[in-house]
Amino acid sequence: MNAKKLLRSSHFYLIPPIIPNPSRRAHRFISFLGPSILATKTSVINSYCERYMLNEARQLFDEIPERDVVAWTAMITGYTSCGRHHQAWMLFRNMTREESVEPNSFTISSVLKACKGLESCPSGAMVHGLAIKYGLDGSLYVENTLMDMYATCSASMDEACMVFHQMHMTNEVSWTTMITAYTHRGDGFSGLRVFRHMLQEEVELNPYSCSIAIRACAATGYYSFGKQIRALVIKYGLESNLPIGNSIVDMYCRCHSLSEANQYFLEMFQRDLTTWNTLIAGFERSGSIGSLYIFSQMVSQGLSPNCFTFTSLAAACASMTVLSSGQQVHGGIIRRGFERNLALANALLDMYAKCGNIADSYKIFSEMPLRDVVSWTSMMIGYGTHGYGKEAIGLFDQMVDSGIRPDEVVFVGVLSACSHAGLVGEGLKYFNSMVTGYGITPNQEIYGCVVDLLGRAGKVREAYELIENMPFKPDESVWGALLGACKAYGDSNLGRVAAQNLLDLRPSCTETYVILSNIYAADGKWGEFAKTRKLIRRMGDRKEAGRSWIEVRNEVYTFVVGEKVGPHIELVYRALKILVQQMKEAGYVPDSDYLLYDF
DNA sequence: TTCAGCAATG
Repeated sequence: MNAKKLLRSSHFYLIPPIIPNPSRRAHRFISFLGPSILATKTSVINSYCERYMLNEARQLFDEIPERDVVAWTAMITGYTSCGRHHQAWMLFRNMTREESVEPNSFTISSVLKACKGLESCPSGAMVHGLAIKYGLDGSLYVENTLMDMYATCSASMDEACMVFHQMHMTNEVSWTTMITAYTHRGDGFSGLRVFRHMLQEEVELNPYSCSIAIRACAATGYYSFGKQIRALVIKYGLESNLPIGNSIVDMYCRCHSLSEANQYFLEMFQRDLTTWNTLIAGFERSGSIGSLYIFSQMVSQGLSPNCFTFTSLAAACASMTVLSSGQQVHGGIIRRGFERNLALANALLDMYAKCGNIADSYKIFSEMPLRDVVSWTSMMIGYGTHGYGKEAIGLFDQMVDSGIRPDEVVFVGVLSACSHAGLVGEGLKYFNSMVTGYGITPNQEIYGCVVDLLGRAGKVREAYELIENMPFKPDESVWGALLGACKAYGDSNLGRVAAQNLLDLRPSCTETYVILSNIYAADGKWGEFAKTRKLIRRMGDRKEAGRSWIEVRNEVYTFVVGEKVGPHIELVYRALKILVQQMKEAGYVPDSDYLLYDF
């Protein structure tokens, strides 16, 4: 039945909410109706909002002479459910401040969702205050949305926990909200603690809490608990629930069990696009080329890729440095009009940078309508690895100017860019600004970068002093950076200290012994060199051979030192000979210090 | 109230 027929129907006043397709004529008709049918108009507002026709809904709302709290709430809820949080908030303020309409529990929970969307804790706290004032804070519905708002907007979980502990009655939604909040904040262990508590309290198990608990297992790597939850899922007959199944696939992938993930995937009763995307992303994270095969299977089954699929594909092309495949992925994205998706654009610009095409990487970056911290970091690291240290630093400053707060990863990016470009002073300036300007405590990785920065510039002693003054025990990354610097500058005394510390942390690492023996050899300490070599021989372990690869005409060729098999290998060696000859003619003197002693 | 994607030095 269309709107016209519906409006002509004598039953119209009895069945107002079902309007399949409200038209402008219908709107004009409704506007003629008097204030006596306020409830009808409110229902029509709801119908408009359900169909994302917010302008029509608002026009009708504005035309109502005496609006009650239900009409206000319908409009606020409409805005919130369509993601127009700011408009929902403004309308709520209008309602309470100017029109002095008293909110009910529906209004409060709806506007709390808007506060959550705006990530505005002060607004949420104000609504909390109003809820107390009007005695609505005892409603389970209000309490659950309050908890969700605080958990999303506040820096800590304190407020959400306080609401939760003060509740006289909780339901499965309250518990699930708490588990979700912890898990989404990256504290999966606390999420699982709440889930365990929920089981002890014998709260009814539902698909929501199960899937988020499995997600928490995936995030923490708590594989055994994940398997226990899977058993519970079977016991309660929830196996056919798709989000649960998808979470299980994700958990197997993140717990490094791709074969189990694949097996479970094949056994699933039903799969959706998320299932496929989960498996593709899982294989991609593990660096498996399988991600591309799974994608082709997905397409052959008639499924259409979305932004999530393409993001994983772009990341796969980046880690495998296959530019032509990456370009095909880019083409697919343009054809489907997904270019404006932020995470996808970030993945693409990273792909181009990793595949050596920094110009296209910057093109994507410059054309992005919106950038987040990941966009800036990816571009910065791209510039840094291509030798554009100054440009990388420039991006850092621009990023800060644009109002984005740097995180640890940004500092790793800017420090490594400084390190490669020999910008020691600049790098130290950024390092010092971390605590003073941004309140970020440097972690092991950051210290490793600064040690590398100093070490590459020949300031090996300063690097060691920095390590000695670190506020925590240095880990492998820090000592590894120092050992690298000692190798580059032939400092055998500090090299021994670095190697010893590294070996204390990982005693069976042959590579450390190899580097140390080379440092001794370069420093002419042949006695120490012989001793270290003997140790390596006794360990009987060989260093893993480095492998290079190149993509030529859609084929990837790999090479290992000394390899004599494979297609066109004679041609490769002939070309290499010519190149070496040309390098010598150009005046290149090879650094053969380590050539004799390497394995 | 649940499930899928993007950045890290040595």
